[in-house]
Parts: sequence; C-alpha cells; structure tokens
Amino acid sequence: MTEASRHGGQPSPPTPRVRLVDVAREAGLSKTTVSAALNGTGRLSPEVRERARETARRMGYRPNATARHLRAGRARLIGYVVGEFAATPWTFLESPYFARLTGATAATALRRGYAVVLLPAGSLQSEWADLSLDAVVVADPVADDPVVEGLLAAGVPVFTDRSVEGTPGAYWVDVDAGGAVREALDHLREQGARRPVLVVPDSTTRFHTEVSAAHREWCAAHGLPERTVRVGEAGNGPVVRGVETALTADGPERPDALLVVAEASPPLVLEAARRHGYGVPDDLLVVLVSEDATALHTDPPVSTLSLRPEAVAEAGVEHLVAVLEHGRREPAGTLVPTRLDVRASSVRPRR
Amino acid sequence: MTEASRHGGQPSPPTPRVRLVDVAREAGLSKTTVSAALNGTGRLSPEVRERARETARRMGYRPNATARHLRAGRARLIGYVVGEFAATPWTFLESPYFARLTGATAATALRRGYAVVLLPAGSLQSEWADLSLDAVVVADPVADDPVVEGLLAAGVPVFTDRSVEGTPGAYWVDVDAGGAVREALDHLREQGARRPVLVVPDSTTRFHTEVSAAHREWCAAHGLPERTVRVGEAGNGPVVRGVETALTADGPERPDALLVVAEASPPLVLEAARRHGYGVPDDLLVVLVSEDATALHTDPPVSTLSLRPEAVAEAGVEHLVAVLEHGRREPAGTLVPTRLDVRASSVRPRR
DNA sequence: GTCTTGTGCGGGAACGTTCCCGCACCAATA
DNA sequence: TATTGGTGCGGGAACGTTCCCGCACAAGAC
Repeated sequence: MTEASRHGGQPSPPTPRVRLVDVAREAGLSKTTVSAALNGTGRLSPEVRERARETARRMGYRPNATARHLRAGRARLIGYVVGEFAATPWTFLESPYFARLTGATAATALRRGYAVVLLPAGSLQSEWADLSLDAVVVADPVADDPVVEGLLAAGVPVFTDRSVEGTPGAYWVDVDAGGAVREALDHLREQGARRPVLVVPDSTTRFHTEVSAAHREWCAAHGLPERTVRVGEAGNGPVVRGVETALTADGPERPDALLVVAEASPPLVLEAARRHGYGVPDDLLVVLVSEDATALHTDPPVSTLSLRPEAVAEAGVEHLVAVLEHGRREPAGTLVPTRLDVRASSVRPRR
Repeated sequence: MTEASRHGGQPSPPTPRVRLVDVAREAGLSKTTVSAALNGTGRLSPEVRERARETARRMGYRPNATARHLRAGRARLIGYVVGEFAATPWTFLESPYFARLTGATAATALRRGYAVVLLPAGSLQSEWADLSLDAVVVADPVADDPVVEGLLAAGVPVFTDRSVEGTPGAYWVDVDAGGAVREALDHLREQGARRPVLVVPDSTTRFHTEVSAAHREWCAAHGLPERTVRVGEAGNGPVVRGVETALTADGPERPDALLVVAEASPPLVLEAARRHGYGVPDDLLVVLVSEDATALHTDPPVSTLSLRPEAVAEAGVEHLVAVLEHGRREPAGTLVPTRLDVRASSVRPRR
C-alpha cells in the first residue's frame, strides 16, 4: 500500500478545466459565437445567445483570465509598494495610515477591475520580475527613490507622490502637508497655545520635509521660535521618547502644545505627557497626525489630523485608471486636503 | 485642435515592448534558442548562449509574464481574503493580527515566487472573477463560510483553518487555540489568580469557539466558575466596554485576572482597569491575546499571547507550495503553537 | 565507406482567449 | 431575375511564451 493510497490517493483526478471550445462543442456552436454570447458582443440571435449562456452555466465554464489578459495586453494587475520601511519591508501594514491606504487602494482598484499585488517596501522590481503589472503604486517614496527610478526605466507607469512632478511616465497624488500643518498650528494657537512643539520623523519622505518646511514658515510668520524634535526611527518606542524629549523643557520653555507628525499610539502619547506632569488639555494641547482609531477612546479623546488615506487612494486609482484606459496624461497630479478632527485633547477648557 | 493634442497628445508613442522574437532576429537566432539561452535550458554552445543573453540585455528584453503563465497553466498568483469582517470588508488590515498575517503571507509567498492579491473580506469569487488565482488563502473563515464553499465549488484550492478538515481541495493551518488558553490560564493561576475572567468575541470563527470551549474545560478541571464576557462587535470601543463589564463585579466576585481574547489596544485596556480602580498587576493580572506592539510600551508592559501570524503564514504558504507544485495532499494541515510573552502586567508582585 | 551516437539549433504547435473578417442566407428593391 | 444591404454565425490569426520534436552535421566505431 503506497503512502498516497493509504491516505486516499488523488481523490479527484483534477478535472481539466472546461474551456470555451468545450462549451462550443457541447452547444453545437463555434467558440467565436460562444465568446460573443458570453461577452454580450457580436450579432447573435437571442436564442443562440441564451443557448450558449445556458450551456456555459451548466458546464461550469469560467473563462481563463490569463488567456484573456494575454490577448488584451493588460493583466489588470497593479503593484503596491511603499518607499520607506525599506529596513523592515513588511511592517508598513502595522502602521494605521498605511493599513488604511493599502486597504483603500485595493478596494478602489478592485471596484475598477484591477487587483492589487502586495510588494515589500523598498524592493526593486528585479525581486518580483515575472509579475505582469500594468502599473505600480509607490506610497511615500523616499528622496530619489530607486524603486520609482527602476520602474520608470522599465517603462512601468508609476503612481506616487508629488516628488515625481514633471517626470514622464509618473503620476502623483499627494496630501496637502503644508496646509495640514498650518491648520493644526492655527488651531492650537486659537486655543491659546504659544509654545507649540513639533515632533517629526527625520525622514526623506516628501511629506515630512514639507511638514518641516511649513512649520518653519508658520513659526516665522507668527514670530515664534521653532521648536522641533526629530525622531530617528519609526515605531512607538522612538516616537514616544521623542515626545518625552519635547516635553522635558521647563520654565518659560515649557511647551503648552504638542503636534506629533509621526505614527504613535494616542494613548501612549497621553501617558507620556502625564508621566511628565502635564494635564491634557489643561497644561498641554495635543494634536496627533494619525489614523489610529484608539484616539477616539482615550480620556480625553485625542485630536487627530487625518491624512485621509481613503481619499488619497481613491484619487490615485482614479488617475491610474484614466491613464491606463484612456491614455490621459493630464492633469498629472491631484492634491488631497487633510482633515482636522478636533477632540477634547486640543480644546483649552474654560477656567 | 483635438482634446488630445491640446493636452499634449501622446508624448511618447508608447514603445512597443521588445519580444522574444525581436531579440532572436537581432541576434540572428531562433526564438527557441533565445528562450533556452535565457532560461538556462536546452543544448546550446556557450557562445550562442552568451550572444543571446547579451542581445537580450542590450535590448532591454523583459519576458511577458502573462504569456509565460498561459503556457505554464499557472499564474503564480494567490488570493488572500479573510472570512470575518464581512461587514467592513477592508478593515481587517487595521487589526494588528491581520496586518501581520497579511504581510507575512505576502512575504513568504513572494519568496516562493507567488504574488499575493488582496481581496475584500467576506467577498465571493464572483466579485473578482477574472482573476486567475492558483489558490486562495482564507484567513479565519466563519462557520460554513460561503467564501470557502464558493471557491471549492469553483475548483480553487483553499488554504484556511482547521474547520475544513477532511474537505477535499481544502488545506489548513491553524493556531493551537486550546493550548493557548490553557497556557494563559495556567500562567495566571500560577501567579495567584483565582477568579480570572475571560473576554471573548461572540464570533463563529473557529478560533473563538475553540477558545470558549478550552476555557470551559479549564474552569471545570480546576473547579472554578466560568466567568466570561462576550463581546458582540469587534473594535476597541466594544471590547473595552466588554472589559469594563468584566471588571464591574464586586465583592467576592471581583475578578483578580483578566484574559482578553479580542483585539484591543493594550494601553486602553490598562486605562479601563484603572478607571475601575484596579492596580495592574497588584489587583489585577492582565493577559491580552494581541500582536499590538504598544503592549511593550505601556506601564506596566502588558503580557500578550501571540498567535504568531508569521509562523501561521509560513506554514500555510509552505503547504500551498507543496500542494500546488508537487501535488502533495498530505498532511492536510499543520498546527502552530502560540507564544505567551509574560510581562509585568501578569506577574504578581512580591508583597 | 557505412552505421551509430551525440550535439547544436530551429520549426511549429500549444496554452485559451478575442476579434477581424468572410461567407451564407434572407428580404427588399429595382 | 439580378442587385443590394443586412443579419447570423464561423474560420482562423494573433497575443508571447515554452517545449516537443526533427534535422543537419560531426565524430567515433566497425
């Protein structure tokens, strides 16, 4: 008794899938006719069309997508890769922002008939060569991103952020980072903050450099000293330490508002503030740039600045479809506004 | 002036991609020879092989994956869908567990030459028909999952959890839920807990039903009353409310340990415990089943029971490759042990 | 010199579709 | 009756690979 037979062997000699010709033969028609019937094209009598459809249904016919794609010249497959996180290529999903951006990209794409293939952050196309991708979305590329350059060199359309503005073959959708920072800082100022401190990653991502620039300008415009803490690494540990650094200053330097433009868990940031003797919002107004849903459930709930990943994804995919299917090249980009969700953590309580 | 030309028209008459025959013609060889040269197959003189390779490189030849797949009969593409979350099909990535499971699945698959396509939770294959998937991974199916059934009916190999044990065409890898619960409860008991309470989702997922069953048995075996709070919905709000319900009991019923087998933010759970007057770990030992990295950064750090998504993904993909490429049918499943990371939240302090 | 064996390469089919044609048929018109 | 136009369907090429052959030639055995 063989190993296989003892366990049951091949239970079903894997049924060779039913092809178009099989349906055609069964229905007494040609494959052309059946194809037209199923696709709703061609000139066919209603009877024949129905007969073809019925036969196909009965036989459980499912078209071979690969053959279709070969014929069509497009695979309706797009790659999704993020530029940063190159050191830990698969951790981007653990960031609420990228989790939502990724999900929303896949959702929108699928609605438009494109499937999304997940690729490791920072990986070059040589690592996933034989993958017929019609285009690749590169979320948050780093400066002069080799991923983007490699794809463009290979002739693959790239959808990424504004850093590629003007590059042929590349299209962008971006978040209005400057506007976001100004909105957040204006809000904090309105609530009485005079010594806001910014915590931001030390990253070459366009978003973060734009944040820093906007912050600098805003401080200059309001005659305030620029208080910034740069965080070397991503992750709750480093960012929370950055927050603590930002909050240690004392005396007249003691900050009265905190704007964190780095993924950090809202409850952990609150906890850090409390450890350093701050009451929120009494002593410290807090706004986080975050998509983390826990912000709603802390005490007090934390104000967040949403980068609106769903809107970004939607705009990007819309653009992608326009380019791929209608050859549209203009406009080359879209700017998506952010959204400030004001909650108790950044509202100065009436005394 | 046409719409197209006004906007710049086609800037680059999209270079028709270089095919195998183009390389062959250029090198003065046949496509057969060039194909063999590039794939390292066939009987070729070193000179010819090198000439073909050099020409291909020079011309920037990149094989058409779709044609390859058509010929090969497999697309090296696998779908990834989760069974639960049907109500909000794309939110699964926001759960740390699924984020890591998804990433790890994609990572492992890619290493084995398969790309992963993200599909909406709970969606039927009719929604993404024209997608040539060699197999589909269904993470955490619900009871009698229509997704699984649909795929099996369509003849697509399915990789999911143990609930499909015995079903032909379906393969499983699962987490040892019972062992996990026992390990966690044993640990709490060792640390002195006598009135542990379990918070668990009211879900038809196999994992959760197994958790409940194991809990019941454990309680019976240790002569303890079964204290369970079932949470109707997923998400931090409902789960934290469940925790609060679990902690409201007072007097001799006041629990001294908490085991949460639902995704919840560790700092939020701690906060809830404090709100209800518990000191952790002094009055309450806490263990969460979670992959949330914030557990490391709370005060005290929270003990977690990891379901080891990376190990699950690896086992699943390994199995998938074995089935798809070597036709292996046995063993039909793998059981992955969990890992209890004991941290300060569940260690009874010396008085 | 003939026969075998082996080597190096190319011809052509096949994978399963779609789509451009062309052909047969029918009705309407001249 | 011949011509036109339209309708209903099928033949066959094409998409770009891979792989099974077969053929030509060279070298060795007898």
